[in-house]
Amino acid sequence: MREEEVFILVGHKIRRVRQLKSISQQDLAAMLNIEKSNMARIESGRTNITIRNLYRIAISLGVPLSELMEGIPL
Amino acid sequence: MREEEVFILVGHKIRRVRQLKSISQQDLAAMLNIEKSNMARIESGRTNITIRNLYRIAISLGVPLSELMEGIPL
DNA sequence: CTATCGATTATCATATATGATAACAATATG
DNA sequence: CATATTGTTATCATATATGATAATCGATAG
Repeated sequence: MREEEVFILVGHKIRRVRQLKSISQQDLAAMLNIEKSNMARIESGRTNITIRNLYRIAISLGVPLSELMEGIPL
Repeated sequence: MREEEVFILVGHKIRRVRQLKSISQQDLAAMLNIEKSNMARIESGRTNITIRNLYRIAISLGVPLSELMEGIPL
């Protein structure tokens, strides 16, 4: 699978978890102390996100980091 | 937990899996098409690694991406 | 001893992730 | 209608991850 697809899978996973918790992009961004535009960029898979931001997102969403990468084909 | 500790946990996890498969840092680096010095940097947790390189490493080690983040405290 | 192998560290240039701002669209709601 | 909410996209400056090279170290083999 192409690497860009991984970005998209992770971004969409973040979006699903966020929506499950009924949090808006803007609120999540505020928790992370980043701009909402950055959240849109991340969720749409247009960035090769770093572990630091993945970790912050996992913390804010209350899910383990590993959960955000589940279902990504080996 | 401090974010730098996450880098170290992930780096050490990569190292453990790599050693389990009896692959040298240099050989793994070669599979990833990166320099061995970069592998040392990653495994020692001195870099805020991106999902792209995490994915490449998971592929080369033959483990799911999520496995590389297992055991990281929420 | 020398040579080799695995790994570490420092350094540099370059690519790019990030933080930030602004403009915009779609939808709901007064 | 106006206005608020939610999300998207473009753009820019800055911080930093990466790719690369070289020097170094420890251990081990010859």
